[in-house]
Amino acid sequence: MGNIDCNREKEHLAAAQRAKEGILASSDVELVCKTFHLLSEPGRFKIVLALMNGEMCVYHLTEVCGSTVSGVSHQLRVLRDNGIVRAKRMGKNVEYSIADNHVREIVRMGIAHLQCPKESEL
Amino acid sequence: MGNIDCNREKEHLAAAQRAKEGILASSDVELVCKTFHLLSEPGRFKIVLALMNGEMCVYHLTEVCGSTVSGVSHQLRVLRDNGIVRAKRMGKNVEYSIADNHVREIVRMGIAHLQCPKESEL
DNA sequence: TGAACATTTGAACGATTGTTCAAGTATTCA
DNA sequence: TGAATACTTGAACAATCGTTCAAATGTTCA
Repeated sequence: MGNIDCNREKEHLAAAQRAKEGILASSDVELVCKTFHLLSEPGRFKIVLALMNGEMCVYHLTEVCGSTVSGVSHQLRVLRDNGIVRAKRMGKNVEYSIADNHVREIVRMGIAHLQCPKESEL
Repeated sequence: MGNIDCNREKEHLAAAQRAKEGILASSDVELVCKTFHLLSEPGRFKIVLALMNGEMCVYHLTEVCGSTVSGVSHQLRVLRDNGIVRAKRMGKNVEYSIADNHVREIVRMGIAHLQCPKESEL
């Protein structure tokens, strides 16, 4: 139980209790983290960002991201395997697009919280 | 210019143009990605999640996260250094809390988009 | 002051990850 | 069919990252 030596021990225990009860299942934590992780790499984020404007093929994504075709393709595979992005072959090209609105909103969110750095301090 | 052999070359180029114009500055991408990265590690995410319910000391965070004191402390340092979390000493304990509402909203966001897995497909 | 508690820190280790290069597959068109 | 284009894949390397252990710091109280 770890004898917490603090004059607010009751509050401590209550906080710990609340925290443990309200916590997400580990599998859910894993899921949220995976999404954040996929968007946390600048190369991948730029790809997703570019696709916010509409579908695009690999070659143009390399221009936007300043990366190699191979590099972008590897990253696209990770994004595809994890349901962030969707592929559709059009002749010789493969057109990529954002898979669903969850992704769109999370990206918008991340950007939105960039604009006003200090205004929402608690 | 990479001779894209596609009967929709005009559209391709237009898409690439839009993408490049609308893109964030690299430094902004870096910032968003850093935040996502900080929240993408299950251990750190659980800490932040626990703190959503109110401030808490290190020892109780270890209980919530199922990690060691040292491990949690290392993670708290990363979170603190990056403005995700705030520390306040109370006697022998150090009480941690979430630094600002940006963090709170991004966490809420991540969780919200977990609940309804398929409903927002485009 | 010294013992007990609470937290931090540094170094070291193994695991994960992004990038690159070379080779492979898929599609179109002459 | 064969050449050119567009993309994918696998292996290998360096860099980053989370975890652990041991030692150090800060705080309270007898």
